[in-house]
Amino acid sequence: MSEITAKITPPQDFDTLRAAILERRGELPKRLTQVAAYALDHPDDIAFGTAASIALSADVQPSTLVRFAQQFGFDGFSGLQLLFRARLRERTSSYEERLRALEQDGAALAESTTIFNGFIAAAHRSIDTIAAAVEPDAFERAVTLLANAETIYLIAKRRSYPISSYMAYAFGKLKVRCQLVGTSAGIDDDLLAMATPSDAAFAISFSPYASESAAQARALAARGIPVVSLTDSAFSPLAECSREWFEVVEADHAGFRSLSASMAFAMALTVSIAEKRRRG
Amino acid sequence: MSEITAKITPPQDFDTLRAAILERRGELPKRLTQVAAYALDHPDDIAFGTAASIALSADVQPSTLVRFAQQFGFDGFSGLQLLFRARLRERTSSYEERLRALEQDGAALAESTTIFNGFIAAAHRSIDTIAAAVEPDAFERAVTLLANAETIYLIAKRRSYPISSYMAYAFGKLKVRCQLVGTSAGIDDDLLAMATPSDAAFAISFSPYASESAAQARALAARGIPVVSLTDSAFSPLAECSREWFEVVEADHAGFRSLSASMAFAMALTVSIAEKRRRG
DNA sequence: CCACAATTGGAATGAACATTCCACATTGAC
DNA sequence: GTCAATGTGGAATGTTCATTCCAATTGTGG
Repeated sequence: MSEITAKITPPQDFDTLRAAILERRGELPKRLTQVAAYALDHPDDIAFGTAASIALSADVQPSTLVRFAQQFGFDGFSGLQLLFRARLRERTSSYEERLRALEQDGAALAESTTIFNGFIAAAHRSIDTIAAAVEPDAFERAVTLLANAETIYLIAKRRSYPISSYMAYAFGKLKVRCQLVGTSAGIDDDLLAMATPSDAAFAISFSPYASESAAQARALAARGIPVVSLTDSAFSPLAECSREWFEVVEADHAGFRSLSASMAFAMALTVSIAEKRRRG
Repeated sequence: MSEITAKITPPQDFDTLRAAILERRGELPKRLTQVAAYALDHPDDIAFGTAASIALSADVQPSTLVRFAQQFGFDGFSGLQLLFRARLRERTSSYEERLRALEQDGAALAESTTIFNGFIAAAHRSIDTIAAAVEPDAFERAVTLLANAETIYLIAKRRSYPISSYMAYAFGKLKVRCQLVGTSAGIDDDLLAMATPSDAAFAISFSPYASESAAQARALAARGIPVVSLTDSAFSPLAECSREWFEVVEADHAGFRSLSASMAFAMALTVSIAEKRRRG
């Protein structure tokens, strides 16, 4: 009767696994060492490949990969691969570790604390996402477009209204003429009727889209007034009638989204426009 | 005999595919449009998931995913999935490059890019700061206080108004009665005169403080109505008349502050209050 | 040199998977 | 209202895959 192989629990995150691999590197048999080296050198390949393709690249047998994973407590290769995939997903935000740490002892905390931490984490992720998603060239073009306008019309309803109202406040301070559309019902269309092609509009709309905003943006675009927009999906009706459009996907916590990333974007746009005017 | 379906060559990279999807989004049938929207909104899920799991998330059949891919010239779903995986590989590297560029000198970049990166960085810092500054116990007390109120009065002017307007929007969705103060001039004091000690108020004010907000908060506190406040300094006139108060110091870029951290805080507070009410 | 254990290669297996196919539903034309 | 065409759901299919198992090989202590 041989010894019982102790069923150790596998690492829960990539960094722990990485540490475990490094620690046991010396004591592993030849082929497993080979796998260890390959895994640490080509983590992306592990994440995407199949056992067969990885085995080929690492010059071992697929079964060796399974044995390797089992050495570290996983059921099989697939379990280990999950960590490599998670790493790739989360690489953009270094706050994931922290979030996980927060979630682990989440049971002991008050619910409000859990919600608070959730929104903090979501805000971080949102900002990382928008930082990666906004192309500098497109941003520069949008700034130029709006800086050249006589009056900037800010179109936003409902969930996006707070953003435009803050932009209106900041534009006021910066002495940039703008007109907030959507503030009091009724006069919006009259206001927009006064816009000319030497003006410009900035429209914001998130799903579920306010049809009014889309209609107003379309109407302006049809009259030759350039429209720049901020939205949360390429499918937004705003995207198709905009000269430039930006996508911001606010991470959500429990289905609710804050406007953290949108706010940062809005301020960057506002200040950039004012700065461009001041210089030019 | 029907027409021969033209064997078009599939897109070779993600951006081309994305453009193709956007271009044809209008002419696609219902379920395929659904897939298109899901694919562009959740590209990471497409990259990692299996046809079955993705189909579940997107609320379609696996076969629909295959048909979708075939619409764009791929043999099947797997071919399309490869592009999503490639994107993920490249994105992480390009994001890292961007961070590196951000850390280096911004001289070569357009000014708007520098400003944008500045606000992104400021938003990150702000959120870190507020995460550390808010005490869980105080937050829980504030939530309890406001959850027990019949009507929540939201007091905010100028720079803090966008936050309260978003809270009002969210409270409306969550069926929590609230009253936004400061929306139209004149009637504010009449509104506040109706508040009773079974109500509560949430006041927001940043330097330079709107004296009106402080006066209103003081008046409410004097009449026994509990006030919770969010401000940017312990010396804020709001702090002294509040049962609970929180400090959020938004990091600034070139003297301008976004509201990223405040927004995250506001949403956490709003959702926590609604959740507490729902539970009992 | 032998016995024994540890390690490895590779075929066998069964599960998971993408894909195909067909019946049914929906849409639009006449 | 009827019919054709297109779109859709879900079961059937054949493939790919991870995993297991066992024989072969290598290493090791006596």
